[in-house]
Amino acid sequence: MTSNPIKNSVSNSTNSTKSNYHHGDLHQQLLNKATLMIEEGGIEGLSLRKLATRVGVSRTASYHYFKDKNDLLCAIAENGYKLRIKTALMNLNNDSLSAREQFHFFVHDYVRFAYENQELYELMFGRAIWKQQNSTQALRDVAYPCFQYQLELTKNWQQNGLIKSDENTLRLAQVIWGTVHGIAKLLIDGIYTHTSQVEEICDSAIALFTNMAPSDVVLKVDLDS
Amino acid sequence: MTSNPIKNSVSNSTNSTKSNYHHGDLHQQLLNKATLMIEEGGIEGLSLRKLATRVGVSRTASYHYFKDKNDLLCAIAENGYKLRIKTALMNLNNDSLSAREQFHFFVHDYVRFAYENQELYELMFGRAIWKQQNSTQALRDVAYPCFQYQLELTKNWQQNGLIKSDENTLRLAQVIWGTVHGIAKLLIDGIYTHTSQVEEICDSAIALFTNMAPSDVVLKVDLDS
DNA sequence: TTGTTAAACTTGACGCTGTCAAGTTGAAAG
DNA sequence: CTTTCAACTTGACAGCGTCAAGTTTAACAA
Repeated sequence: MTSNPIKNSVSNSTNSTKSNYHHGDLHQQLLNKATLMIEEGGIEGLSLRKLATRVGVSRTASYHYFKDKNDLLCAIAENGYKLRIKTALMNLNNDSLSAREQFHFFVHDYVRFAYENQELYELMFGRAIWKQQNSTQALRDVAYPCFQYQLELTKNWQQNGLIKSDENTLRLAQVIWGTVHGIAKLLIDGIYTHTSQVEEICDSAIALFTNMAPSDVVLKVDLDS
Repeated sequence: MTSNPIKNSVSNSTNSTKSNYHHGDLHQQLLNKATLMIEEGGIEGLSLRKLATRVGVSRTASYHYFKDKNDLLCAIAENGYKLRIKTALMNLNNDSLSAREQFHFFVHDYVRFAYENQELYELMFGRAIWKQQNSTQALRDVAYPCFQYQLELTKNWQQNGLIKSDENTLRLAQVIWGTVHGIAKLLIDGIYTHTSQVEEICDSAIALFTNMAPSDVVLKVDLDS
């Protein structure tokens, strides 16, 4: 035996001998595979049975780590919020950015995050979790600071004279969130007819909110990473 | 036999004698009952089997009028668009309205329609139908004019100097739609934490787009019907 | 009046789903 | 070496959408 005994016991789901008792990182494996499956086949396409088969365990194995399907979805969304906050802080908490640049980044970055993680975004901000009080406490603890952060940003944009300062900050933040959320949803749900022009739509939104001439809006910053 | 023979054959789903062959308006009955069930228990809560039971027919009876579940959902959404256009035209195509009043009405009316027909709205503008090219031709024929109408309104608001006229009309219309859609979705999906202040959020959106002082925004028009 | 036809509706069956209860496995602790 | 208990499996159930094949019945033709 040269290989790690734990890893060895985990591997080989096609093994015909019945040594499939994991005793390993099944929790994490389920989460990872489920996140992957969701991005591939949508939230509706994820079934606990298919997930179990793909991870190489029996159909009800996941019930030892997640109370039910909703609990698993909440855990996936939770990771999504952590990812979102991490990337947002990385892109926006840069002192060399002007308020204008920061706002521009925020809008484009928000919509891009949603587009690049369509099913994850739907899970994070969609009806499946929030509509009928389905969210777990752990999820709420990660999700709320995410909006609080957006509120902070809005306050900053107001203080820098970028957007109307004679308007309630909370309301403004809600409107701005509504706008980027709405654009993202119309985009990823396939309702906008010309999806290639989303960047332009974002720029128009920025122009409307900041009351700048259209020519001022497009920055010379390369957004491609 | 005093009653209408057709109506008679339709009625009495609890009848123990096996005279449940409808030969009536089952198509319309299915549509009506399904629309009702969706608004009660959500899109996910609607099953063809429960629908059939409630209408008083066998589980597969609906397949004679709708190709599959998706086809039924499209038909319901189609009716939703017709309702939306009817109410929008009724409320907004009033010559006595100023551009400002019309814009104010549009925003509040849009969000209210979504709120009062939550599940129908989700069906009309949600992923279930649009995401994977699931829409029927009949649905598309009703849905597209709905956005065209919003484009016309936007052009009008621009011409009346209410919103920026140096911006591409199509882009502006897409942004405005995105905003009201986003506000509506965050509201009905239960993501906004204080749902009672949606009217204020709408007013803030109006203020942002029209560049008016907040005090100018709230009109003295009673929106309650 | 009787026979035919075709549309309207039903029954049976299949594979899929989430989930509960009860049984099995196997590593680790005594 | 035995006990214990978490980890995992198997069996079962009700529900779902949908297809194929069968039954009912209104309407029309002879």
